[in-house]
Amino acid sequence: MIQKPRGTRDFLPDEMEARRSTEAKMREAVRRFGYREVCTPEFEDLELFTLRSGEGIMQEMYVFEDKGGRKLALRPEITAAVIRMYINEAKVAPKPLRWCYFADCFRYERPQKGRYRQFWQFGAELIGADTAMADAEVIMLASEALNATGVTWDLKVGHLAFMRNLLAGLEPAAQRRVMAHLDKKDFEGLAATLEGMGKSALNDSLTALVECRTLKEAFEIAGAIPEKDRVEQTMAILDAAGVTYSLNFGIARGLDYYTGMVFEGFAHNLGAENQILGGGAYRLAHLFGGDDVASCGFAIGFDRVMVSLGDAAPAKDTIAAIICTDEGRSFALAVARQFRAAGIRAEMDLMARGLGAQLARASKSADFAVVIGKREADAGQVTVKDLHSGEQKTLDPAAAVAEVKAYRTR
RNA sequence: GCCAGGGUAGGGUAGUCUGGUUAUCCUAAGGGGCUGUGGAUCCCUCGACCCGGGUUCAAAUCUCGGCCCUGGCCCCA
Repeated sequence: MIQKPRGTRDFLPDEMEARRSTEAKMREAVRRFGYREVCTPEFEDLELFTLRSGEGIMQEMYVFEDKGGRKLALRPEITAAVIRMYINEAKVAPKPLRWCYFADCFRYERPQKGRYRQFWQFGAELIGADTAMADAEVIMLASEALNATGVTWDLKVGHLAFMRNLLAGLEPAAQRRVMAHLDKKDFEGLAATLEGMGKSALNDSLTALVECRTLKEAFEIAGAIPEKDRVEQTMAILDAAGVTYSLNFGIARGLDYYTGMVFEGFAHNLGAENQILGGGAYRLAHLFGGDDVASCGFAIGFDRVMVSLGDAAPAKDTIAAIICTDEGRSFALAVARQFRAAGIRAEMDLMARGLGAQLARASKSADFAVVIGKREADAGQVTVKDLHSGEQKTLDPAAAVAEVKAYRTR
């Protein structure tokens, strides 16, 4: 038997309904902010991702060569592709651009809870706005999208300027190493690394910065940073918008291209892979040959949200089983068409079963049985049976449709 | 890449320690009895020891390797 590839999943109808339902909630949340969906190719030029993230990314990507000898990769994330698309297709569009996406990504990693080799991200990118309001809108948007799903989670917001200000005296490579320790809260490694650089003096202030939870403290620790007004404005807007968050200036996001505000979200009930949101302000377009446009965006780990939400069953369709004898079939087909035209899920027997067997079958899966035998067909009526209560009555087809339709709303 | 625990019909399981009958039970699925009112019952059917090597008269069982799953580490754009 052929197995599915490692780290991939099959989704049966129940699970797909739950996923689509959650997806719809997030889509609706960002739609209300004016974000419109875009779609980029499943695979891209390999360079798009190595330019952004360095050669190290190669180990974690699905890389292949096509028949023309082109080096391609399955997308490991969406942001780089969206910015590429912006440069290619929308450079002169009026700013700001508000875009969102829901797409699958591929990473060659060891699968575990909440981590798969094919996974879905729901995200948004705000391109061409470089203000506190822009930063705050993206955080609001991410917050609304996640809250709409019903998941319980924590939002942490930070800004790279504080850490960068403290580290201003270090080489870029050294900065990166220090920030990696901080992002992981690895204080022992941090102390050792700083000592190796002869910068142990920084240890206390960096540790204090990571631990501090108020803007006032952070400014005291990090000193005068040029972005002070912008940071204060951003947080004031979040407060005014009623966003629940905590400050965390240890967020480094592990990436060089983030330029300022950064944020992360963590689900309450997940294990090691509990980060369900990541985002921030960045500049990426210049890497791909475009203008140096300011952008801000986020990505939500959709699969982790689904794991966090658990197995709660989505609202089921009302199902009408159209049950008929041979004599009633022609009329039954017409009736089924009426039910479907009214938006009701109507299913007919395909197994050549008798009336009793069809009813037995319907009782397991349907809410109503619409029985059409010779008597009903001759009279132009149907017998509607509520399979939950057992009550039944004979009605005109239109009345039967109304009866079943009313069931949905009660 | 590393560590731990796993893998028996579609799903859930017993059996593995201590090798030995036709691999247990529940459920689901298909058919039959019935043929205009169901979930019952009865009968029948379908369907599994992850893959490969080794040990043995004999392997689901012991052993080695691989694959895959679950969780943790690492990493996480």
